[in-house]
Amino acid sequence: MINETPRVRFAPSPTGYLHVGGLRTALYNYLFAKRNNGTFVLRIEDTDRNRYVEGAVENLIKALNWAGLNYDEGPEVGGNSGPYLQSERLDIYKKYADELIEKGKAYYCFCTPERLKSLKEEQEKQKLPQAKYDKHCLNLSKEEIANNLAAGIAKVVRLNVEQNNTIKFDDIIREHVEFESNNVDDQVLIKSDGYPTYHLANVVDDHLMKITHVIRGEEWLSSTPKHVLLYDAFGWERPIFAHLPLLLNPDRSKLSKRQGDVAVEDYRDKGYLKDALINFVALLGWNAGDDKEFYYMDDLISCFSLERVNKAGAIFDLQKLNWLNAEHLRKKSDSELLEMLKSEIQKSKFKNGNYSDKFLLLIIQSMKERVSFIKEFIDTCTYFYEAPTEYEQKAIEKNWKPDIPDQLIKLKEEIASLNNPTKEDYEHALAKVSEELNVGKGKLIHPLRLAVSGQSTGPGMFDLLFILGKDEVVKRIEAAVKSISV
RNA sequence: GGCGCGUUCGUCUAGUGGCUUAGGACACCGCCCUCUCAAGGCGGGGAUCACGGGUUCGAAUCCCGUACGCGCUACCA
Repeated sequence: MINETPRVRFAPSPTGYLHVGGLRTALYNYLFAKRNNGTFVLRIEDTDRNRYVEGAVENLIKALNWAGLNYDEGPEVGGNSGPYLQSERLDIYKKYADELIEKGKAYYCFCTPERLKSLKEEQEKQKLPQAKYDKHCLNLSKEEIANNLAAGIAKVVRLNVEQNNTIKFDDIIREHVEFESNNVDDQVLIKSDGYPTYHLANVVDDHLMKITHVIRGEEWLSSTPKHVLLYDAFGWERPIFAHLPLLLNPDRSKLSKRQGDVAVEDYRDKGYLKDALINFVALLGWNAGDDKEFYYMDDLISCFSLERVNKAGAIFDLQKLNWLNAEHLRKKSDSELLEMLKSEIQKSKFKNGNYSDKFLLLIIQSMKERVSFIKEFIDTCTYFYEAPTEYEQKAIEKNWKPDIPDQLIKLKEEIASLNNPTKEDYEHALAKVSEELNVGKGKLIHPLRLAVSGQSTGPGMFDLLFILGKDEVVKRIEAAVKSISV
């Protein structure tokens, strides 16, 4: 099996959105498949009818595609091992459950929820180490079973776990793991509604779909003995397991909605780049063994290996994500940024404004080093899109001296006299006025910036003037001189 | 409670018995650059490697125990 080209799968249950932990699991599966020329399968684990969510599968696929995790087989794209929705494979599970019953590895259970409940309560009262099903229905006679079946009494199928065994298996990340079979419950395999539980379905499907490596979250480690028992009962070869460490909240509990955003859609909507999210999540629990921190998907593919995945959970730290987002943003070409900015403008209050590509490109070039998110090309520098309506109070106090208005008027006149000024022309104009007035350039620049942008921070002064253009600069200086008073 | 997994700067991590006075990155602080803010460069603080025992000439690295955290303990996945 190891020599075959690997086939891996991401098997989420459709809860309505893609969890970032799920994104990381999917990513590691994808990277492993691509790295080894293998196949990445998407399988939807929708065997819980109570949890059915409208449109969930579509959302999941959309999020996966957005992140660039394109699967080779699965819903919508098809493949030779379908169907890829477990709800469409019910007859298959039934067949294999029957095979298990025949072999004595599983059995019908007719116990009512009430009996199960009181059994559990009784066991808890006796302070038994663990609450387990008591195999009551394993002792039913053939006649009793036949009668119950014929009478249509509600039933489930349970795994018949042999006692006093040690269940052993290997895991790429955890190495060797052992469980005592006495601690393993006779898990329900087929529910009373005829749907399989995860345990049966995932084993049957992984085998039928020829999955070679099961790469999933650590929350599955405890139920792996059940899966191992099933492989053995069927006489099937076990896949290679790799249980990934969990993603954590800042308080080290399992990453959850309560403590922030968990859906990849949330991050997408907040303006995170898919490259940054992928880069970040890849590094949560894995590294190549060197100091490299900036990766594109292709780089990840070429150096990923399961052997280098960590054992311990990792806190999802927004600060580092933000930094990576800025890094990835700066690596984008101006034309890519232009397209992103244009669609961002459509979502902003400036959507009705008429801005040329040339103008927006100038904004991008001047602001690129100063932003972490696309939307900051708008809201950290609204002065590019509209004249300032108010002026930063602190900056007024610091730089707006009594003789400033007169000086700025002089500068304004100088600028007004320029013909089609370049950035350098503005610079010369300011130098000239500062000399005539005998004041330092800095004494002029700061109030000028305030007058023209309303702020004390931003791109280089002369870039700013050039981008705004002569007429706008003149207008803004006049407006500022009128409205700013100390 | 039981079972399982884990534990290196605040966070992500390097480290697989001597190269380590434990390295890098994010964040933080300072300096340089400079018209501001960034970016960039340089530097700084920050980890008794969870704790306690062993093994060894030598341990973050191997073994045992303890503590703590997390996961599982469903006719959920």
